[in-house]
Amino acid sequence: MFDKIVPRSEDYAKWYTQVIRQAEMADYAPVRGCMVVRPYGYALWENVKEQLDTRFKETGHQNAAFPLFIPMSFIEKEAEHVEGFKPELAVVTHGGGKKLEEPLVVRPTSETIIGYMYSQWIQSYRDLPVLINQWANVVRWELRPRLFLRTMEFFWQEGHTAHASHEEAEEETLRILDIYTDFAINEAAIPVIPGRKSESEKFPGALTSYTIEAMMGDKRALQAGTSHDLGQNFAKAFDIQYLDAKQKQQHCWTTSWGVSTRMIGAIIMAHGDDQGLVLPPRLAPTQLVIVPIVPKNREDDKQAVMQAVDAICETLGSVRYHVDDRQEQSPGRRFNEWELKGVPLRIEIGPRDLSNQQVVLARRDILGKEGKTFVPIANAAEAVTQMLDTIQADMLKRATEFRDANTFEPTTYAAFKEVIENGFARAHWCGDEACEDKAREETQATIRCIPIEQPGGGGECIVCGKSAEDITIFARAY
RNA sequence: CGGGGCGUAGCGCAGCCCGGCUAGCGCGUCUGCUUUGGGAGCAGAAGGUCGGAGGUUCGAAUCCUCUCGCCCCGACCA
Repeated sequence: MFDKIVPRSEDYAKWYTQVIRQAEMADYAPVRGCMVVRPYGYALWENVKEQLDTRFKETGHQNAAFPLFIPMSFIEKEAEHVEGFKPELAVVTHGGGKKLEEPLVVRPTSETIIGYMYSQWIQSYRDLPVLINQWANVVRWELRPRLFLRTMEFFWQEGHTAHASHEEAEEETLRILDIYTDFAINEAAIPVIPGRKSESEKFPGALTSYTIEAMMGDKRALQAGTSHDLGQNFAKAFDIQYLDAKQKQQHCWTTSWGVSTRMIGAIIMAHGDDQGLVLPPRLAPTQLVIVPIVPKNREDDKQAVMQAVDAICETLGSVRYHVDDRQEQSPGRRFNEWELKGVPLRIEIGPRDLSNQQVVLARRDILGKEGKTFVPIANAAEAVTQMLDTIQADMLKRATEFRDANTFEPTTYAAFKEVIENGFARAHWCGDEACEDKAREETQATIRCIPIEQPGGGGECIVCGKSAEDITIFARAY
């Protein structure tokens, strides 16, 4: 199971798949395009869930569950929505041995069925806002699947809210974008860029889509979360109306937003190295692994080491730790396995340490001697807690420096074409879809987002040279 | 759907071009002994409808026809 993995520089796609499978995050399912999330991968997902769920609840959202099956006619009610999703629908035509009168779609996303329910639940401005989220699986018939990044079935949360005014809906959309940004940066240690999608990249049926965009280890971009201002498009398609205080019927303004198991892919690719995963301490299923080194033929040494391990464990409090005392595996083997699995911190403890009243603390993010420090046994717990914080901060710093070092600001189209091979390009864009298309055709780069944070002052469109208001992030994306 | 590659032991592969004895190798697994501060050593053992169907042949993993599946690159996408 634990073989050498191919270096990232040699074959990034292969590295990615090998890391996932060898670290036991996920496995291929017998059905093409589907994956099995294994316990280690799911534990990471559970931590992602918990962090996001807490933030949703703090901002007034509630969880609920809507059906997996959606009547085909629902999907067809919003024009852009059908067009966007029709090609990737899984459709149930038979049930109980009989052909169905109306085919059922396996949800690719739930705006339609939730919109339908909202139309029944919402009557008055007093019913608003409705703030609901669901944790669910969805299905999209993807042509080219990739573990975590694009599988036919994936897990996510999808929030769906309804509001009395556009201002409120916009506020909500941006509030969620803030939550996603905060989560990515402070929990996942991924320095994302929050921004707005171009018309061609926005969600089918949305007025405006917002995204957080991250840079992966191969300098490609990954959309790690989206938040959509749906305007009144779905409210009109599903007749979500309320009576306002002035006795007038109004359509609601709705939003939807989601983060999926793709986030796991982002964490893997943003931080991983040639030794395997590197997980951010705040999300890592196991934050600390303790590897006792005990000579077999010296029973008293062994007991002393294990006693010291027990004593340390008792002081660790809320640290998520694991003691790997498998004696049939050599210490080197155990070190390598936990490094592959990305456990942020390791304690090595053997007879040699005991006689010095110390343990070895080894950081996952800095391999080898460089990342090792000796700490007195008495201070072990404190040192662990501090070191986990340090690692978390350093990982964010490293990822930010990497992104910045690979983000360019070309001033000519020729320069743009060159730098886009090696990272992100920050450049002005006039807003014309023709320029967007041209850039995509000639460089494979797409507009990832128009960052919320703008330097202002405007400039010239990198493609056509006309005057342009906004700085835009171009990149090749997953 | 277009282009490329691959299906042989749990995993990774060789053998195929040029048909031939009992289908090999590495890793892993199991047993025993020795080992333990960076992927342990020795000895032994188990493990196969060669993706499937049909055909050619005295004889097929190998040649022919059909078929199923997967992976990678593109178009589409969280």
